[in-house]
Amino acid sequence: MPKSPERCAELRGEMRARILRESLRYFARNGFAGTRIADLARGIGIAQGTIYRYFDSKEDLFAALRELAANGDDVRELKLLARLPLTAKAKIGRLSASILGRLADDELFAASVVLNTQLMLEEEPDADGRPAPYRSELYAHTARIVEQGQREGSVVAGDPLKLADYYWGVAYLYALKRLFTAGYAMIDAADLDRTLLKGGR
Amino acid sequence: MPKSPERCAELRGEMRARILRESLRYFARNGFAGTRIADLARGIGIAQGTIYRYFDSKEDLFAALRELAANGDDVRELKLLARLPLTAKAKIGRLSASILGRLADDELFAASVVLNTQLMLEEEPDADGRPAPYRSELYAHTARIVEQGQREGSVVAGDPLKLADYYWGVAYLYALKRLFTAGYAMIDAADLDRTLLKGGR
Amino acid sequence: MPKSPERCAELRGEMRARILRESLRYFARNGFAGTRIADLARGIGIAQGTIYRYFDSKEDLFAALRELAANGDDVRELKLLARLPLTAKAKIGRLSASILGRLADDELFAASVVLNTQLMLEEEPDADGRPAPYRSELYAHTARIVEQGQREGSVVAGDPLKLADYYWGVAYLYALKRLFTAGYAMIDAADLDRTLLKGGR
Amino acid sequence: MPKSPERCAELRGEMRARILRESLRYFARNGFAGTRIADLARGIGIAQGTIYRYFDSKEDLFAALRELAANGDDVRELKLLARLPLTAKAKIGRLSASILGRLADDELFAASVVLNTQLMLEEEPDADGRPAPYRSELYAHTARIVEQGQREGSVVAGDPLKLADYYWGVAYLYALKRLFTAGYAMIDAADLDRTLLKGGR
DNA sequence: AATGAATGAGTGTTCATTCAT
DNA sequence: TATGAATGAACACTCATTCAT
Repeated sequence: MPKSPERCAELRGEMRARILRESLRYFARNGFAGTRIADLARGIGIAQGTIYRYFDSKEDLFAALRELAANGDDVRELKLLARLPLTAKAKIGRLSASILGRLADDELFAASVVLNTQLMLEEEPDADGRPAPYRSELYAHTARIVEQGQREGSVVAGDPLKLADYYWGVAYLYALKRLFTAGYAMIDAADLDRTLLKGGR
Repeated sequence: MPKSPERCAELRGEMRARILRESLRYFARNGFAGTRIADLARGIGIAQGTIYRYFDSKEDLFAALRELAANGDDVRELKLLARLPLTAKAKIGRLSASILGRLADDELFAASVVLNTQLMLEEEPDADGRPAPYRSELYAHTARIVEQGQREGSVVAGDPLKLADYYWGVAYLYALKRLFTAGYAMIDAADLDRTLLKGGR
Repeated sequence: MPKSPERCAELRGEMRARILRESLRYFARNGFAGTRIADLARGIGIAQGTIYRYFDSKEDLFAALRELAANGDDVRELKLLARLPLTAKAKIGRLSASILGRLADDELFAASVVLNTQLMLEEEPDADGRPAPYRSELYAHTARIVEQGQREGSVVAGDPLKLADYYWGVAYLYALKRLFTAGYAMIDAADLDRTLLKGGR
Repeated sequence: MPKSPERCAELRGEMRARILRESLRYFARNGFAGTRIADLARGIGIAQGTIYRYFDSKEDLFAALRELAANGDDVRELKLLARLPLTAKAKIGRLSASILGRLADDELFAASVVLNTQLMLEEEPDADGRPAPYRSELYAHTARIVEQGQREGSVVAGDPLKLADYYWGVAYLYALKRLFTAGYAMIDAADLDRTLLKGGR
């Protein structure tokens, strides 16, 4: 009884998205090994078998999550920000505010940051010895802002990639807190800025 | 003929310590669920059954690790530092250098920081709503240094406990990097200081 | 589409009963320690995991068996018999015939008698020093028949509970034989009667 | 430092006997599978390894126990009794009193009866279909007394071996009670006699 | 010869995955 | 298509046996 092929595919997409969305929470909190399919299914409110109609295996589901977490939108947005005609200090301020705002509002964003960072941690360094995180585009764009700031004198000295990594590390830290702890004192944008900026005054 | 009771107890203690020491790495890297007893045993170089002569269960071993990670020595050391007749800035500088130095030299210290932080993340907030980390003595002593610094004008404004949590959060971050990634750019003490210090010039 | 909730619950009950039924044999023959889950599963013709969908553990399964073995039906039946307007001798004759008949026909009855008796043997005597078996209702009803017989002069003198225990002990004995030995000479009802009755003539 | 070869062998024999003696209790109570070497060693008050200096394996120890339980002395004694110039009724009375007396006094005798009976239960019937118990010499001698009693008119009719089996079955029953239950009402010799004797009067 | 810590094969239990409905 | 019971490989844990002391 096909309710129109399109509608069908649409429903399929919705369920898939729902599974991904809900799974992200679990995997980010408990890790791959600590997440049980049974818990996932109960949490989503579907049967275990249903998950296997959308994903071949737990690993496959996790791989899909990996892609979801490596959010292209975020990268594009950051790319735009990096190119805006603003001082590095202003760019960093905007970015910090945006990150902390989204962490507060959007649990999925937090989960995505957590998962993405953990994946980078676990990746092997590539052939030329550079550790994996530094390959990330997100880091590259951030590093460009850092370089701009160093030229402008607002950002501390040091390897731009190292500083970008530090900056996003702190973002990961508060994404973790968001996922795990109920009442916690979130840092404010100025705290996050301080990873990069020379102390004002 | 038993090997003399003292020698025997001593050997027992050594094996227990060895199991704990080696396990810390695994549990910190892979989490509780992700750590298999078989891997542990292979990693330590003993039979699976041997682990069960020293610990009742995987959970029991993990609980012992928890105690080990909640290292009293570190707290005592920090307590002493907090009472030294130094400026807060100097205390923070010493602490940062000590932390980063130990992270670089001592994988076990890194594992201990990681485990300890994760345990705090997972703890439920206590009855009065304060999240668990803030109960930690380590945080309390750090917060006292922060307060001193705020009075002295060297440390940024803000809830001292929040700032202490931020500071140790960054320590956790680099403990993670130490455990997981082979080639990574460690931040230097000045970067860690910046979580707390006004970046005066 | 679930198979209809009722049918589902029914199937669940059937499988549970089947596991219990088949397990009884194994535990009665081999004891708790001597019964392997793997053997049980093979014997029942299901996977090991399936057993754990119905019982939390081997101990839990055994506990369920304990309840099954403490068969309320037998007690009720005996209660009725005890109240019938018959001589004690007639009652004992009927009971013996019934027991021996069921032992011959129904392996499950034999297993149930065996398990039940062994459980009573292992129970600690209660606070007032009376051994556990004597608390059993089955024994109490049998003792009442014994008392009647003693009044009527057909049953030997002695503590009625001790004699009831003796009677059921012999039943246990032949339940054991039924379970363990292929060709064995079953006693006949007259032999069983003789545990209680004064020799005829 | 040999303390004389004989003394040495003697000590060896004593320890072996002690292990056997103490083990009998455990195996009779808990069965083969239910008896742990660790428990045995603790119960005897020696190290686990020591058991393996006297027996090759748990199975080997159990086999030695089997021989011990198949006590030749008991058989010889019964053989003598069977040949005594007494009525069958008197012989049975003596035997019953002897059995019940030893059960009360000697836990090892009880354990031996239990083990011996259980071994017979588990043995496969031999080629000609006769169940194993009937091969036992103990049964054969008892059956001879039964036959004598049947000729004399004091013993009930029926297959003498079946009746002998019944008689020893009841002995097993009270050996079990002796091993397992603290306070229990032991049957008296007259009760045991009644398995065989026509009710006097 | 006796010890008891170490071993690893074997057993109980979990959980990702399959499949009949 | 969705379900959840059934499956069995993988994992935690036990215990008979070995072996250095």
